[in-house]
Amino acid sequence: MDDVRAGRALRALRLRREWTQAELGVRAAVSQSVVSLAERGHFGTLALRTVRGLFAAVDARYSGVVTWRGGALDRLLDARHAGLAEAVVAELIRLGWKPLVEVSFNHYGDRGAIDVLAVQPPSRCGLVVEVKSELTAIEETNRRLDVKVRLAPALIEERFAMRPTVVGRLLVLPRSTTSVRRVSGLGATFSAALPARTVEVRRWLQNPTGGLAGIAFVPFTNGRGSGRADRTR
DNA sequence: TTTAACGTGGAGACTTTAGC
DNA sequence: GCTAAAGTCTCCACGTTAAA
Repeated sequence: MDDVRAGRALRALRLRREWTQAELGVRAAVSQSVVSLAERGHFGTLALRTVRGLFAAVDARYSGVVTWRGGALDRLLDARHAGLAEAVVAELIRLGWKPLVEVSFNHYGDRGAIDVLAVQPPSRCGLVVEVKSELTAIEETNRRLDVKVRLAPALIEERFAMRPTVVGRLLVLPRSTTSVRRVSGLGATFSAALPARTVEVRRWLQNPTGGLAGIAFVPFTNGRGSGRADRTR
């Protein structure tokens, strides 16, 4: 959706409530002029938090769309995701696990794909791995992981002809200061849902006894060196 | 060499006000 | 009720310095 169309949507939502621009401004804690700018699609002159605040005031949600060189952005993001998944798969194989990548499912409306689904036959343990090149929607990530873990036993039985005694859940993030800081800054709820960290996760993968719920930070490599962020300015 | 703390200038985000 | 222009003020980037 372009800015002008988004502005028209904001106006329509405001008029639906029979509010003036000034009234919407009060509710969004901005002046009437800002409302006018937004409704005319001048989002470039407004702070993102202001735009979101305006849409929130009419009980709507604004999310921008990033495009770059056609589909190149998707390929760029996929490359990061694929690099992390590849590192996870290599480590699982090394530790005696049998991994499958991109295992799709469709179960009574719950549709999606598990990034990495793995089993370790000797221990009869299963593992659901969610790979995130960037941690954004925390609640949504947690919710999706819950769904996948719930469906995992049936999928493992179907794909590996084995009923697992336990299924671990693992969130994999790139090893970067941003990721580590983001996780450490998360609320207690999220930390309680995925308490184990890299060392504990590795220990469990080597000797899976009991359940696992944790986060592992994996170095990101794209096959072109260390993968360190470009610091030029 | 890296990191943190601090000061400063400028850009831009927002408000006020006048006018349509 | 709304737009546009002018003014105000906040905040961030950047440079410098000191400490580890």
